[in-house]
Amino acid sequence: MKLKNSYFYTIRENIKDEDSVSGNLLVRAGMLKKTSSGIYMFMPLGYKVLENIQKIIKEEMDNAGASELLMPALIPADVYASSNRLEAFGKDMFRLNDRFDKKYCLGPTHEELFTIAAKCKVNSYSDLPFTLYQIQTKFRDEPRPRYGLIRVREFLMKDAYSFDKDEESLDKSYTAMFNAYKKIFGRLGIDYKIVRSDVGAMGGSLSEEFQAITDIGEDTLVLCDRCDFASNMDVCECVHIEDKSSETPLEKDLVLTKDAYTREKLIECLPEAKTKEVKTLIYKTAEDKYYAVMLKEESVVNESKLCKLLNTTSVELAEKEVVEKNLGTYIGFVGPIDLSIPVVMDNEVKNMVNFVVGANKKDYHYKNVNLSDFEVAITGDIRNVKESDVCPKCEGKLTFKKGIEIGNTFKLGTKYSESLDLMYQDSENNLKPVVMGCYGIGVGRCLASIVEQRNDENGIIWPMNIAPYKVAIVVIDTLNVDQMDAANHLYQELTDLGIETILDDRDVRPGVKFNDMDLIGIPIRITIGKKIVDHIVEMKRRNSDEVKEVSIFDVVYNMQDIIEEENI
RNA sequence: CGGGAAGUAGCACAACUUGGCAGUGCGCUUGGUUUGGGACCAAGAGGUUGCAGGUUCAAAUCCUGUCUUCCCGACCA
Repeated sequence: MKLKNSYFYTIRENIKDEDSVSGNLLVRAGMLKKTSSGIYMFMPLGYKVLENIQKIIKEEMDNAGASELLMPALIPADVYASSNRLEAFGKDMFRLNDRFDKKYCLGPTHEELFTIAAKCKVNSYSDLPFTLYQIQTKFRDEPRPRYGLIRVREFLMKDAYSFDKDEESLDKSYTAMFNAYKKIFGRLGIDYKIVRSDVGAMGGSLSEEFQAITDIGEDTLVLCDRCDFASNMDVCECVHIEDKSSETPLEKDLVLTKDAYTREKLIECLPEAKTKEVKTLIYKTAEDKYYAVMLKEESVVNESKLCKLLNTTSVELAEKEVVEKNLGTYIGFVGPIDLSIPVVMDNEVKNMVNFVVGANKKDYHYKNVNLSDFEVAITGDIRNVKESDVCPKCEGKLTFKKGIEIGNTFKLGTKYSESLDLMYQDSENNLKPVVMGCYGIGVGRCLASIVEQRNDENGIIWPMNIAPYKVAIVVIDTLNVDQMDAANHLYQELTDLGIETILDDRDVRPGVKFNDMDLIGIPIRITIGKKIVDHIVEMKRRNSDEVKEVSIFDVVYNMQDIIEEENI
């Protein structure tokens, strides 16, 4: 691309609307333009990057034996009704009606359509296994889009679905996809971790997430400093080393804790509460049952763990009025003793002796409370792990990192094949449901993650195989015939070799060109200036400050070497 | 959906408190001087101040409504 007569622009100043580093840089580099909240235009430069990412994904999916196809984005609502997901998606789904008032939606995910596609082919076990995939636009009406391309309402996704006759065969298909994912994210140059995660609304037995490590990540990853343990905080189990305190249990004792509605106030009244407080929260389940949930001090309830333990679909904190009127206790002074609802206790409390709880009486707590002082209905793991916790796999220490979910792999099982009647005939003439897996990659999130991980104060630093152009030729003096001739010649030579090159022939000061090429992150810069009379040009890498003088006759070979080496 | 902030030239913002010519910087156009890390001088172009209504002799400014965007939270294969 010769810049002088091309669609090329950059923005010098900070973009107010874009808070994330990646969103800001991509808009400033002229790669993205926001249309509306969570909806972006991909400008020519940004689109090239997006295509480069897609190319790598497609290559690895094809290598893994998957077949590409393309599904519609506009889908009759009936399709989702058949698997009962119209309700499950609720407001997340964009919905519309046609002129006859028939209901449609813009597809948020495509399990149903892929299942229908599989039915076209599957009759007997000999038709299995196979894997299908597409790269297609998905629509989700996110309540709060943010962070540039990280959380958007319209986005490009690679989704793949495997179809197998049994679990054993699914394992093979799953592993093939899993390995393809490792290759893809490796080639994209993303620093990522694979973590266990919640199967969530997708159903199924196993779910693993590929998480790009960045501070703006919306997920918390739990990692071990000693072994390879890695988990999403949502599902990370808490382990406790059996360690009954050596303290002897004392008689419980009612103490005045006036106005101690907060933890800080309580510690003022009762200093030992700092380490010995056990808080009690009143939760309401989807079935309108109430439970008193006990946890140690600063532990945080993990609501999905609590749901599982209580065998319900959702829980929420009870309203203040209900707690104070129906249960006869007071927010801030709730405790397990003489309470009329079942008590659910976190495992961590089992090890505690002489702790502090609310007295269900305004302005009073009990101290020196022990397990014998109240009844517990259920004990289990209901809290989020803490950084001080021990690793569930070894005895190492846990650390937390923030991650962006850029891909995931699910073993779906037979949930969709059963609800959508995708059956095959086995060798003994029995009809059996097909065993499915599904595998997603957020293409835009990959792009944003790369920028989040690779940038400096001057702009983006693309890895070679993602960069929209590999080489930028900067001409210092565009009026100088020698310089322009050499630049045009080099540009032609590189272009003929299939190396995507920018020729910055704009009649602006060199600083502007250097800054623009840095901002848009071109990996190699060739500067053609005065020394062209001696056939010398400069070569500089985006990720280094070193400037090398090279003979113009060698420059093509040099670059071919670098590009070949890095274009993985 | 709850809480907060903001909408003024392509971009970033000022003027709003206390109503009185629509401003500044960057970018853009023209001319000149420059020319190796975002040049300088001069002259210009560019606006329904988000939208609708109200108060007033007079509204970017005050009032009401509405739309949009961003941030924190809730939510989220």
